[in-house]
Amino acid sequence: MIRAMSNNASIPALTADDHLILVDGSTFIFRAYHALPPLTRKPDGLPIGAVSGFCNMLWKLLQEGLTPEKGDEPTHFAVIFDHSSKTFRSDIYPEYKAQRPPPPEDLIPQFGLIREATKAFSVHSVEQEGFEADDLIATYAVQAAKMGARVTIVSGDKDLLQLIGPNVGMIDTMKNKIFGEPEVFEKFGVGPDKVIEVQSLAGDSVDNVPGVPGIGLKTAALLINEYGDLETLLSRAGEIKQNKRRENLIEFAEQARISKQLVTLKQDVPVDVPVTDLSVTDLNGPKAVGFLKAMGLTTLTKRVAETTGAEAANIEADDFQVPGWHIPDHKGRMVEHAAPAAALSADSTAPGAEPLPNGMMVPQTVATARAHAAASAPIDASDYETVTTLEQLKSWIAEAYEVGYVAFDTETTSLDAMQADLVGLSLCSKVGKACYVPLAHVDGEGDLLGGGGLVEGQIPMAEALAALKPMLEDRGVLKIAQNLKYDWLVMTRHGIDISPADDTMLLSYTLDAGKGGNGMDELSERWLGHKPIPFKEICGSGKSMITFDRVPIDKASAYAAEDADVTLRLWQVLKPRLASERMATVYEKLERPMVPVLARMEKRGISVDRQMLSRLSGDFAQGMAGLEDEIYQLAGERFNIGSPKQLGDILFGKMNLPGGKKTKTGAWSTSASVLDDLAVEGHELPSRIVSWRQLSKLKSTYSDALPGRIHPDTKRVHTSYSLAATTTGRLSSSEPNLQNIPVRTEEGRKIRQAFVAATGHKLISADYSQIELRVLAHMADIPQLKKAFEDGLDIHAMTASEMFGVPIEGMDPMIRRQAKAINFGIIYGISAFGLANQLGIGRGEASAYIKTYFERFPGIKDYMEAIKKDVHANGYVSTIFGRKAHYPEVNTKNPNMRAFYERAAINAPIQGSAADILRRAMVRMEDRLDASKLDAQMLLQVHDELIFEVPGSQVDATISLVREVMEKACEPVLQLSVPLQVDARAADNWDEAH
DNA sequence: TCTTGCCCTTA
DNA sequence: GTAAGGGCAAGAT
Repeated sequence: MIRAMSNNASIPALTADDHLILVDGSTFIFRAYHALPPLTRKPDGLPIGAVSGFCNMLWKLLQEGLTPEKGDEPTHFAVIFDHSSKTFRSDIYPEYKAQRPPPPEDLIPQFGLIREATKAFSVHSVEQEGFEADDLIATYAVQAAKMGARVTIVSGDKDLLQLIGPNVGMIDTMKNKIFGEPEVFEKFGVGPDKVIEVQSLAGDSVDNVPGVPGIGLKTAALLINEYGDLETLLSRAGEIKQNKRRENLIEFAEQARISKQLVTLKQDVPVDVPVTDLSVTDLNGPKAVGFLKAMGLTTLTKRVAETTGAEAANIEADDFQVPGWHIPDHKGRMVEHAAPAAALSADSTAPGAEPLPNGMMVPQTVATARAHAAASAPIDASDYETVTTLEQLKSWIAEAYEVGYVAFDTETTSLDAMQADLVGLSLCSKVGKACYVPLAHVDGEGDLLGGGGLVEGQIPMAEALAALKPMLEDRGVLKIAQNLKYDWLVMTRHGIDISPADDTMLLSYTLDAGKGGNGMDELSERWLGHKPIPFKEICGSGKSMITFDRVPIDKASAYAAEDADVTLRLWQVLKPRLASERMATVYEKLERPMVPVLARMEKRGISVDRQMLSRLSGDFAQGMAGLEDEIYQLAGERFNIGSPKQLGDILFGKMNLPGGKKTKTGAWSTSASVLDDLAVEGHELPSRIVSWRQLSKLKSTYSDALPGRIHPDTKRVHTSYSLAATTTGRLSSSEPNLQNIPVRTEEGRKIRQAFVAATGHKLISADYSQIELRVLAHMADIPQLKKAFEDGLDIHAMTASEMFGVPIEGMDPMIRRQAKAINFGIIYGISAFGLANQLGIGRGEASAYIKTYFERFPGIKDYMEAIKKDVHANGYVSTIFGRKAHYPEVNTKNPNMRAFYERAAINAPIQGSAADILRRAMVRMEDRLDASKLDAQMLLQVHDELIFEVPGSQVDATISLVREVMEKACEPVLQLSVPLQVDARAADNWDEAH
């Protein structure tokens, strides 16, 4: 589509006085869509968020160019769009950009509207068959620069940075960031002329450019700086010292050359519209106003009308009946109109863009303006302050009261909150203005004898905390932390209960679970484009690592104040998204209230019997020694039994046993399933190995390791729960992991017996029975399953009966076992391959079982298909309480990966809804126990189980209350269509209670 | 000394 | 077939 306003014949070339602005249209649409809150046209809900952002950006650029100063306005201007997915690059490399998800549903109608917008603003828009927008931009930019004109590319796409030069600049309007040669160097470690060399080595996962394995940006820049360019490097690859690197460069040389072709922009596209034709034409005021009115963009309508002298009141809104969107007919019924081909064709070409913070568009709300400020104000330390007097501290506290919120971060001596001593803390209420309050820094020079004395110029800890406590506990000041649970635990040990509070890690997790990590450094790079000072740079790592109290105060201050500043900025970027993406309830009901609940559980810890574990270690060692003798005998030599490599060589090399499988790296697999198969064949050695491994695992991971986790003061074991580690909403437990304590085998349960109640107390274990199958029955709406749970039937027996037509009474246990495996398979997103593996049957037989199952329970099949459709369309799936699990790669062309993500997406709502239910129970539990005057304490959570410690006299009352809270956890907002059943028991140790 | 692969523990 | 964390051996640095 071309919009040439002028006549070819008499077009003068561009000169040094000209300024050409090239807008990367497709990328802009995606980024505006993600960065801006969803905005819809009043009468019919037509989504126009991206259109609005686009119009505002166009208007600003046309009026001002890049700066408000006169003379910066463009003389030439064009918006460049992608045309179709088929380009010369997909011919070279079919996987190129192949994993891109389709655009969100409410973005699709906006593609067409944005093309309309270019017309309304009398702006040239260019797209050309077979070429990406980037190639057209490259061609125009090079042509204009040759004529001496100034060129500005408006894009956030790093692939365009190779075009930067004396006459060519780039601006990312979404981030308000200008790119010149220094920025390119910062990003790629080389100048613009070498960018493609680096890219062809490092590859790009976003565009599926393969590059060379094991080489990232850093290494690529290093190599290019040494060798000059890709070809020289490849021809001299043999000189590389590092073995792996050399081999990869040689092996993947061709792949690197293909990558180079992919990333090299075509600068000689035979353009249909010559660059000289792109001159700016006068804005037709009434035309623009008509369009803007139709979109319902009142602010911009007014502004354009004022500037152009158009009389807005007299101009009729354009008549936009946009096909492809639900528009009410004359009776108000929603009617779906077919989407126009143009709108849909855009979908396959439009790059999937990460959501980015709002840029320079007119803000829709104050919140997005704040987000913009947070993301775009450069981070520098000049407004960071080290607080050394109480007066100074009080003025920072006053500012927190005044502003109403404060980012807060503690610095301590340990990553383990239970062992961490407070060293200092940082505050920040205004972006860019942060402070560090050192409290316990010691002289780092001296070792054990000298030094270790408190450094001068620090406020006494007690005085500082006394001054801070009222503010940290004040309802009127919102505290903002990254990983709040940690700071909450540190402060509660100083008698301060932080409240109310937000956690940026949980905000990110709520909004973006599955899209990547939620740690501060990662979030800062993702949202602020800023890499915070690494902890390693301050404290070092490994053996030479020092504790934070030994860091010089000036260094500590720069690091800590930056953390508070970054935390505040992240909060300003993420918090507004909660409302606009309708995730506020999930955050407020399922995430934030978990912080103090888990913190208290961690603080309480659980008692383990050290002697018992020590005895077990001895027993295990003895058992292992006996097995080792037999193993060496059978093998005919001594070797490291713990080495899968050595074991594989013995079994499949030396002894030449059959049935050897290979791992993905080509080594012999010695997994338990392989060894079991060999044992069944009657081979002695494999069965001994399996037994040895079992004991070895129990000893090293549990009986040896757990005593080392007993806290010196509390004498109990304190795990750490992560609220933001899983995609589905489950918790995870680490250091030590108390969610994988053995239970399956007799020997293993002895470990569990070492988890004991305090004197005079009992442990209560309360677990949901079959919660995931119940959730599935509810969500997929399966009558037979619901009925079976209603009637309290054995669900696996019922499944077997339904599938194989056998009566439940007197059922063959093997039949039931198969049905049970199928039920689990369903929850895991079943595949014939997996089921066959699990049951040790053929793939065909497994397929037949699955087919039968789907015939008997057609609702399950429907449910699975619906989920798959959902995840492919949206990139995420949701639990019954609205939690989202994202699968950004689900549209990959790789069939295995695709199937994997589909299974994960099928499982996520089931596993995640169950996790939500237990979270709801946990959030309520403490208040309910208090209200009933019960002293029971919640100690552990293991996905569908809660462990309590309770005085012996209150066991019965506690069990019935716990059961009630857990069984009614969905209420009142949701009435599950199946009953939840909780089994609970009390005993002196965890094994017997379970 | 740090990272990766393998194997094993749980729900 | 889903979701996690951790110990050890071996290889890369």
